Amino acid sequence: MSLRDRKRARTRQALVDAAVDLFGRQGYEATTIAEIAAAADIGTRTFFSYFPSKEDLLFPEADRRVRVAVDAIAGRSPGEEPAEVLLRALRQANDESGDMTGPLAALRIRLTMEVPAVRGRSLQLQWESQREIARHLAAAYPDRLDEVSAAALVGAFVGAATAALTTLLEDPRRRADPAAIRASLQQATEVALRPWTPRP
Amino acid sequence: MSLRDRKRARTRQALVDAAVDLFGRQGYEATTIAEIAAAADIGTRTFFSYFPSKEDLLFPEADRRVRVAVDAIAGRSPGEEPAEVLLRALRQANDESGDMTGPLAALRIRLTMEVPAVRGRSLQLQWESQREIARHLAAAYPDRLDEVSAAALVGAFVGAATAALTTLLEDPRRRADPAAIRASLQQATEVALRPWTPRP
DNA sequence: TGCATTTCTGCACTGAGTGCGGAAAAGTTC
DNA sequence: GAACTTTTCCGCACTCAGTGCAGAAATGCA
Repeated sequence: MSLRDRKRARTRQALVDAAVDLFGRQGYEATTIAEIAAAADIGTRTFFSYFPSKEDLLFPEADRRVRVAVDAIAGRSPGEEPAEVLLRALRQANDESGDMTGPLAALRIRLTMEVPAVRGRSLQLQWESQREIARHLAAAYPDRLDEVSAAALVGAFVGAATAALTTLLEDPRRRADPAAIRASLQQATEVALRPWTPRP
Repeated sequence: MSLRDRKRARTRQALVDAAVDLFGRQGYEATTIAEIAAAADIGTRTFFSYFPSKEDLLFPEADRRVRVAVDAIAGRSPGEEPAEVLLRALRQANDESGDMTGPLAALRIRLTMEVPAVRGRSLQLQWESQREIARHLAAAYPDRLDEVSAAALVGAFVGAATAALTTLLEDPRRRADPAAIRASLQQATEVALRPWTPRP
């Protein structure tokens, strides 16, 4: 990793840190990009070579989750069912791909609930992830899943999990501690999974 | 309906018409709100008392769909299962709540695919609808569905159907004629529904 | 050290969206 | 229809996100 790359990574992190701090103290909308850039000691114009928009500051590793999920699909075992693989992939993406617990994550959850622009960006990123995962899942089971079915399967899982989790996290008390978040996520996944599990 | 209301409705429609025309001819991003307002013969400032943003021009009846779905839930028959009611509600919302076929609908589909801002708004509106429907569904089955399960159920249906439909409509030929759109919608619903139907 | 390449950043600009206050229109009362 | 109230319109001035450009600065490389 060259000096350039290291410096760039440091600046990027400084921007995220500054944003978390400022958003937390004065609120999302009341914080301008100029302020964030100033706090990270770069020019306002330069900000946009690090993040395409203000919202993206809250999702600095959006692609890592997808990579983890895609890898999990690639590493499936021979007998595994599509729904099983998908579930494992989504679980792994949540566990492995970083902070569900840091201050950034907490802020992200709160702002996703409260600020329309953030929710919009969040939904859009989720949508893109979903599509990517569906493509890979379809490719992994060419004779069992066409593009449309794969999209529907992933859409159902992600849709159910997201809806359930959001409902759970509406309760501010639950948002307070990370253990509760993880438990909620677990519960949500199970609710989502129910129609696909063997029935009585 | 007073003169005021009629005039207001006419202006609103004129704005939508002007927007459809301009978006179609010069593209979404290349069209400014000032142009749309001018075409509808109102001041730029006044535009924002009709629509909160440029994106919302493409979703002028977003709330009607929700109303139809909620009414459908209210009109359930005694023995109906939650999933049945939900499916009927969503079907009805699509059939009854206006244009899946007009020029506005066609433009909306295209721009939802192509323009990030429009996709973001679309997802957000869908999300809100989903939540509202889930609330009513939970209220309709207080002893069978808690808030979280209702949210998960609705999320699964809507997520699956949306994903399937989007995948189908990625093909521009299908987007061309209304019959194909209806067929895609039908197919998407079936695919989404499959996990709930009896298995071999 | 000199040179090429990449990154930074100030400047000027566009366009979305808001607050305000006065003008215009519609509704109401007599 | 005049006088008056209420609602809507809309110009003005403003903030802020985001972009294009061009020169300055930093970095990589020989």
